[in-house]
Amino acid sequence: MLPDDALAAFAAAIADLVAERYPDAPAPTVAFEAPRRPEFGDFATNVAFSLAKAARRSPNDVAASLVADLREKAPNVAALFAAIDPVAGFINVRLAPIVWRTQIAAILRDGEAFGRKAPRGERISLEFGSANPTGPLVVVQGRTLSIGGTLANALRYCGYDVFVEWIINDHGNQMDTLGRSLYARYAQRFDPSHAFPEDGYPGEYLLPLAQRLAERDGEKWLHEPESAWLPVFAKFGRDTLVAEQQVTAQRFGVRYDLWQSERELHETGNVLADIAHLRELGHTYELEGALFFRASEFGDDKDRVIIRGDGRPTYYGADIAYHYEKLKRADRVIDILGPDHHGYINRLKGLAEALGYPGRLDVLIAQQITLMRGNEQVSMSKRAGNIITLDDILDEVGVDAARFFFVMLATDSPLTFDLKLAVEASSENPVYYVQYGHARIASVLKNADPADVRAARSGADLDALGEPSELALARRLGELPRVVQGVADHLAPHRLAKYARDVASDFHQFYTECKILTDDPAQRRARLALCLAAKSVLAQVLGLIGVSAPESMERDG
RNA sequence: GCGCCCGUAGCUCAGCUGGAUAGAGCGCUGCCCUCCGAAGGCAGAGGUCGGGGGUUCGAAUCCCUCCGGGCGCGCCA
Repeated sequence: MLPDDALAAFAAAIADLVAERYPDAPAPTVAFEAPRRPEFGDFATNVAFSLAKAARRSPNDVAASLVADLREKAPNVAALFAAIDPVAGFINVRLAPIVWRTQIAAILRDGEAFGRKAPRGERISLEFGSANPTGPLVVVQGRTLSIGGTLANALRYCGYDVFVEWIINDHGNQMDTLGRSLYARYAQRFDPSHAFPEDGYPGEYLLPLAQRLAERDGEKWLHEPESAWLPVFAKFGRDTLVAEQQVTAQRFGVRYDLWQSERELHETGNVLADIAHLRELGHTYELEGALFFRASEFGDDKDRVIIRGDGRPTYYGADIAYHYEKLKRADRVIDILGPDHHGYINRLKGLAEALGYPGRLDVLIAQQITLMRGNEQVSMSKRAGNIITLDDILDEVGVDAARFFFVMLATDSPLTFDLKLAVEASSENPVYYVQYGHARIASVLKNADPADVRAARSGADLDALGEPSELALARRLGELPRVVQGVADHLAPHRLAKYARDVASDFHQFYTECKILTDDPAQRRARLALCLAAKSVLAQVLGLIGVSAPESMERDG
């Protein structure tokens, strides 16, 4: 019997006993949690606390009598546990080793599919990364890509039908600014004194684009009016930069189902149509020639303009269209935005409510990042033009370290990213700690007799498992499905990074305390089986985070 | 001024929607390779969970208030 089933049986038995002994008390929920301290057992439940009042007895008395009853009236359930102790009102339980062996067998049997849920028919639209197509991706997008990519993987693991998308903000003034900036770089190739626009994008990344245009079209545009070259340069810049962003996102290991162009939403008439829908619902009004959305009635600070006095929709107007489209086609919509979008949480949630989909939209804000190199802060000033791109970071520390560091902290928490630390192959680096665990197992398996490994893989003889560090590791491995579900429920992907370190830690402890390749064949195979299970879970977790699980580590640091 | 987020060990951070003596990594002090990878393990020191009230059997967690830090408050995108 699997641990979860054993706990469920325990909970059911307790519920029966409560109904019998305290018929007047409301039916309690018997929940288990892993206690902080290992000596309190594998799991603990606090049912006795909630019963104490109705029973007019101390929680400890209630717990003690429930345990006594359980032993007497449900001996088959009690037999699944090595210990059931009422302590200070809690009921602490320790599962019998046989149950943990069943857990290991299940992990070996299911492999990659371990804990993975069947499709539950719920569609989730997940948007993140979305940047202006006016430059390369930078650190901020690195964090949202890491968080979003991991969350998408976790949600899929839990059986959700996830649709990952990106909105390209390719509409509005900034496209003209991009076009003029690019044109200036182009013109400067022929006349270095050509003025650069004051509000232009000064980054060097436009130089190669200007070169390509000069090679393609020669001097042709120097003699044309702005009305002729602006659309050409804006489109070329936009298309090229978006393509580069897509390459970077792919390099980072994030796959998108849709790159939605904002301009397209305007051109197809969706924006105006969806704004009209909002108007029909009565959530708008006209003032001084502009159309306002009654956002303040839905939790926002104030009402927002969605169509300007001159008839053009605002950015927020386009957002209405985009989110309405998403809400119509998905059961749930999640946006992951950058740190300068706090004001958007209420605005977007209010929008969802106004459109008739209250509570169907979640907004996550990925907090700010400070880049360090050792003790020195790395400047990321966009105005100065000396931007550090996401590609620069990937060149310096690699995809694995970047993905892990960016997702390691709670999304809400500001992040300091030390480039020097991330690239250091040292014990300070959590990425290596986890990967080393995987590589260490691979190394043991390489040293083992292949026949033993084959036998271990079948999960047939696990009876030799019983040491505390073996059972602790088994328990940890069994947590995977619960952990991923927690990530999905709380939209908290950083828990996976924490779990990866916990698994590695429990493995390293086991490795230190138990020799795997012993002379006793039964023990050897049992421990190899545990290694195989640990390797599988580690690979799975690292995969969810988007980090590779290496068979060996290079020893150069 | 209003709104959102944050404040936990010297540093960086967890704390699983209210549970037991508040945890981990780094740094510091010591120990552990005749053995499968020491990029590892063990032990120790280090805390008024920003302050103060409240809710209850029980609060780092929920509510109020104050202090401190970050971000946002365009008919820009």
